[in-house]
Amino acid sequence: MKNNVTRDKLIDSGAQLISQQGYNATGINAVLKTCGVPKGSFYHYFSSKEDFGLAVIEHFATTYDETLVALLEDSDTPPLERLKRYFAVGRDHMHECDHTTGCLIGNLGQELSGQSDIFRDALNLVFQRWEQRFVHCLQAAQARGDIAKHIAPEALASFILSGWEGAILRAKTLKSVEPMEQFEKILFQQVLVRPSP
Amino acid sequence: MKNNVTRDKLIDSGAQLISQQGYNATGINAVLKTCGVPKGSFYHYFSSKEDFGLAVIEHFATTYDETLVALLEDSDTPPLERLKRYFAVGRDHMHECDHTTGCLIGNLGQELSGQSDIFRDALNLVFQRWEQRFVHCLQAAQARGDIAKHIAPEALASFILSGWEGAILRAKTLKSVEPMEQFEKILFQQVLVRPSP
DNA sequence: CTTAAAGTAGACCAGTCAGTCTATTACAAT
DNA sequence: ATTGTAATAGACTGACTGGTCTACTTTAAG
Repeated sequence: MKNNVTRDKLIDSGAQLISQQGYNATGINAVLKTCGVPKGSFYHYFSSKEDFGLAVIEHFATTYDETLVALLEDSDTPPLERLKRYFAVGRDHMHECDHTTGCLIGNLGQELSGQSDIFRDALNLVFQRWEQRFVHCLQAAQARGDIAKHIAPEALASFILSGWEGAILRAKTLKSVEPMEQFEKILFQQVLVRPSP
Repeated sequence: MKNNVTRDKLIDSGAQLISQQGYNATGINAVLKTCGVPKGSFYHYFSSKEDFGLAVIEHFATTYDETLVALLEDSDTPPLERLKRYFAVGRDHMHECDHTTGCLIGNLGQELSGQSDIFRDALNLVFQRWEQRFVHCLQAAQARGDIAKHIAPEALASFILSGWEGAILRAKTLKSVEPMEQFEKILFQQVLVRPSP
């Protein structure tokens, strides 16, 4: 398995199609067609469609984690500012895809959590990793006194991730980033606030 | 079209299967099998699977709206208490379905928004109706002085719906209602608070 | 140069999909 | 009793599904 170029092409095309159409609506043949790879190669690299789906998730999670680190662990920027940038990047992405794609992990979480425990576990792990990134950022904000210390950062991280994923869903159905803006605004106005003396 | 019993059976079975497996993963034959209706009847009442899916959404939205009215427009109960009951009912439902089903509209919103504008519009309308119910409840809370007046109730409603839908998604992938509890806790602790004098 | 394995290639398979078709039954209006 | 229509019934269709199979090509090691 030296030459991974074909495998990577499959994963890239798969990620794109699955992001757009979902997992069940994306056929293997469609993936093969868009990247010009024959079926023999597909089943050389992946044992099944599920195996392929998991590889797509893993690849996306790994790639996206780099973005997340760059945004949320950037010690040159104040923690709350990092969060704002993270939200801004999310909104930009939503515009770029014309409000159709949203978040691959969120999409698959909805579609596959009830269908397969293997998928559910994989997606849940990704979410938990994201939450941990938020926790670090929020801890930094608490250490600086930018936000109150009486709320556990883990609880805040869960709150933020839930809210953001939900806002993405609403943005998709509404075809507008307004719910994302609304969420961010109230979050910074009411939740991520300096402690009152 | 006098006898709607067959049509209703189809919609009921469809709602159940689609809630569990999603729209694309639910075949018409599976729906027919679970309620013992022949295919001829299906295409007598519905012109296509999409038409059927829209009927399922409509039926769910109508039925659920009654629950929503009973919970959120109950003038015998303080507005914020109504909201808490609404959240409690949602959590109970999540337990009942073993964290698999979640919210039909949310599920279909993720799965179908990018696939079909007709579905997207239908689902968006349902979401907007729900938001309106929240708006009324929040306005009542503001009128009583239970929450601050400086945040537009429309913005708050959007915030709450996004957060709640996202929490349901996280609850599904985590197989635990913890994210839903977390969301509710911080919402009432930080957002739905009395105005500081 | 030989050989074994990795990878490419696509025809092919059984099963399933949404949707069509024809036949039959139930029931209302006349 | 007759006729028209609503509804039931399910066999059937072509397209497509995930997955298998065999044949071929490339690559690298001995």
